[in-house]
Amino acid sequence: MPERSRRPRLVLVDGHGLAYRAYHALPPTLATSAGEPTHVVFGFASMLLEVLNDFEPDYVIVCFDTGRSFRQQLYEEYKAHRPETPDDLKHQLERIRQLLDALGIPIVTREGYEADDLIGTLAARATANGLEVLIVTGDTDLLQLVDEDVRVILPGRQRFGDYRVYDRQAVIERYGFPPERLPEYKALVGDPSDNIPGVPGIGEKTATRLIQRFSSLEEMLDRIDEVEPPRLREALRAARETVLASRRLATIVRDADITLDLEQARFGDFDRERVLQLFRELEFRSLVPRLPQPRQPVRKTAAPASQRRAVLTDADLSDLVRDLETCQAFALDVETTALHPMYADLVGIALATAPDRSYYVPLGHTTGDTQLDIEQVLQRLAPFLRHPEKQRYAHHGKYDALVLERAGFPRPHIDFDTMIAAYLLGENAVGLKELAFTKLGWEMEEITELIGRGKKQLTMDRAEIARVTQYACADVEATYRLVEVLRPQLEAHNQLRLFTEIELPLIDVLIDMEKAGIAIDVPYLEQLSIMLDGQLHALERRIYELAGHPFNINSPQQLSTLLFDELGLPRGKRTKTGYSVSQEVLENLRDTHPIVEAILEYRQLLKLKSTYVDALPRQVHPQTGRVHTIFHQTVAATGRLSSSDPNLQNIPARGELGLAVRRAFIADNRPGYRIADEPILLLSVDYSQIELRLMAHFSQDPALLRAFAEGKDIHAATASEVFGVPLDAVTPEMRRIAKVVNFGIMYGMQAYGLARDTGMSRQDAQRFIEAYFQRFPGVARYLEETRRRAAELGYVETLFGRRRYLPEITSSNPARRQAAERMAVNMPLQGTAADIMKLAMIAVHRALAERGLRSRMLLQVHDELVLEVPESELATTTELVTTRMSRVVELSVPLEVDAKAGPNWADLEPVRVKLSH
DNA sequence: ACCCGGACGTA
DNA sequence: CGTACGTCCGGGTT
Repeated sequence: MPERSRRPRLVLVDGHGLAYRAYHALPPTLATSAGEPTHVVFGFASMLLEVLNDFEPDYVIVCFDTGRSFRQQLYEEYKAHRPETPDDLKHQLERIRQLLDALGIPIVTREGYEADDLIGTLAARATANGLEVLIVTGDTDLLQLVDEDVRVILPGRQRFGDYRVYDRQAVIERYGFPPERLPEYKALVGDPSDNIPGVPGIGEKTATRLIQRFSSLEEMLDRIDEVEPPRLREALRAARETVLASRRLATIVRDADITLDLEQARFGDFDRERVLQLFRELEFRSLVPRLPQPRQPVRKTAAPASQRRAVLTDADLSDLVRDLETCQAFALDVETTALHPMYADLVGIALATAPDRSYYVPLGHTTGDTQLDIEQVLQRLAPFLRHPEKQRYAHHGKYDALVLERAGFPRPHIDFDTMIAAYLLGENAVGLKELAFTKLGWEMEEITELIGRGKKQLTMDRAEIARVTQYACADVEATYRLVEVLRPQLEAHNQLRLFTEIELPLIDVLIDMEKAGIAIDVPYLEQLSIMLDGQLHALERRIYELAGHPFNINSPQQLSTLLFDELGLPRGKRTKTGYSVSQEVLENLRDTHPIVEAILEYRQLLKLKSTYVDALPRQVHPQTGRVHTIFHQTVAATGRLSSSDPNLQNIPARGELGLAVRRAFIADNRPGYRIADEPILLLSVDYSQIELRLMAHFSQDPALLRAFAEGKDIHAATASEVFGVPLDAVTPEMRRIAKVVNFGIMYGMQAYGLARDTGMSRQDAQRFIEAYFQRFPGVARYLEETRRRAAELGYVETLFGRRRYLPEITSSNPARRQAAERMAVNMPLQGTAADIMKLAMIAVHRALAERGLRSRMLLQVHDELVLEVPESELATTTELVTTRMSRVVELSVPLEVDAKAGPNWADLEPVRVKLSH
């Protein structure tokens, strides 16, 4: 659309104002992987880029404050109580200056003036020269500058990146009076942050009323007898001089001693590469597409001058094979039709035999070009996929390997996975495109540029081969290069063993588990669904009856209106959007109205039904007849696995109904599906108290070590210690409390939480925790030492060197610092348990294969392994799994495991095995 | 068609 | 105001 001719436009940015606002408005969670805080720079940059894009200014200037301004000379107390700029903000202000420099935007400061005054002056000069002015700030004081030619842009209240533009009308709507009267308003109300006193008894409402009533402050003071109510008159009279002085302080200067240099302020051809370099250092990949387009279009490219070929003929294929024969390492990647590897069809294979030499082998494109026969490709490529003298690189190789295997290829062995490497290094974003940007400086084509998005998104097989070749080749080239960058970083972090002895070998184990899937009893779940339907309908009718009318029980909003407005029940906690109707709140309202009980039951039932009973049957794979979860290796901050599509790590385990759902997971005895021609059982083996045992090991606390060495019931033993009674005098109630404490300690729980969970008073809870630490002084020391180390290093680590970075561990905000401390205390325990389980899985996998057993692992639920086992192998497999699990590492305490077996996941009986310790 | 908060399932 | 996850739903926005 052709741009209508318009007046030249100047954007003036209040540098400090915007940065301060970002500092306070944004959660200080954003940091680079190295721990450099960046949330202020990010907020500043995203707002600036947004404005540059939306308003396409011809000129841009940023103003900053200098030390003291004339206001301090006028009034000693001005901004007197403002604390020193915190260090993390100072550092980010420097980063902002670097950004502005790279963008070619001049910074204006002047001794004796605040940024406000410089902006006021520049705005006045600019409008006098016929320019249109936009002021970007985080400070509402600037709104007084709004007039016919000047608008002010403030960050949104909800999202910082959004903004609101104030013209004259918008100011009047917000305040009830025009912009030029804002200094009077501020003089009346006062401003604690500037230490401007204001008039006692005058708040926002009264000030607005007075300003509307009188045309100026002078008039107000002249006709002070008309001020209502009378008691205000006295206050106003007494504050007369202060108010007039305050107005002077609050009025922005428009004739400071500076000139407007428009030539210097012209915005346009900045050094894009410098900005990108800075964004890379700050890990701001999401801002890259929002950089204003320079005059000449940028070529989105990966490696400079690389050779990329589509493999379409026998001759092409022979060239590729020749290359594969001579190279020592190659990167591989597959293009497919879906994100779930069990549902993805192979569309093509990309291979890079060198960082600047890549091939794309199309196999399943529906578009016109010739494609080679898959059988032929398979024959020629197969020898390289597991070749012991070749190194195979991939980004998320688990996915590629499973897709290739399902397509008939030998499963490739992955020798380096860039996604896992980046995860171990603590990168915030482990996607290939993100890494290519932050580690290599490559701007890569997004998948949506190739196949579009939303409703009109193509599947990969419908995209043009030539374009997919460019896209896929860029990916493998990036992968190849990333290996060269990431490997030395893993070495520098001492994480090469963690990588090659735990994470990489685990890939094959997880592929086997994902591929195996687990059987569920679909007819049983369908029956259960019908039964729950009846119960839900009955509950629904009862709830509507008690409410007096139908409403949406699932809507927290509607429920809140009903409970608190219509039924008048006592309100509890607040949420951002209203009053909480959480389980916790409702539990407390149980006795006030019968509807509460019914709602709680309804919620639980619906959740179970929709998430499990109804959803699971839909996820049975049409070919295998089982459900296949995806195990994610690079998601959890502690090193645990996670599971999705469906999540099989949160199948209900408690309550009658929970167990009913769990009962649907069955040992697969269907003919044609069973793994052996005999009855099949599920075997579940889990670690007993592994995290508490690790606590004993790490802390070397004598009492805790002794309790585990003697094989005691740990919660009862804890109760006996802390309550000071013999073991056989511990009551169930004492044990229950000790159990809450044992878990709470590992999560950094405080008295408040203990009191809430046990029902004891805050004081009792406090005393109890103190007693605990007195009885287990090693634990107290260990927790303290962990926090100290975390603060010193900026990260914590597991027994095997897995790290978690905690940039907020030194935050000056106590709540945020304490949150980081709780993570610091928990991660080494949870993470080491995860490491141990992963090692055990690798050992079990290997042992089952070596012994030629048909038993196989199906699920991992953090401290539990679920296997399917032919009945005749039960004793052998149980013995094998339990010994591998308990002996995978040598700790100061024994690692005990429990084994149970049965026809389904709910009805399991202990399996007795002889364990030779 | 997407994103978010609130709620709730697991270890 | 104890840790770590994923999924459902409603309700807001594109």
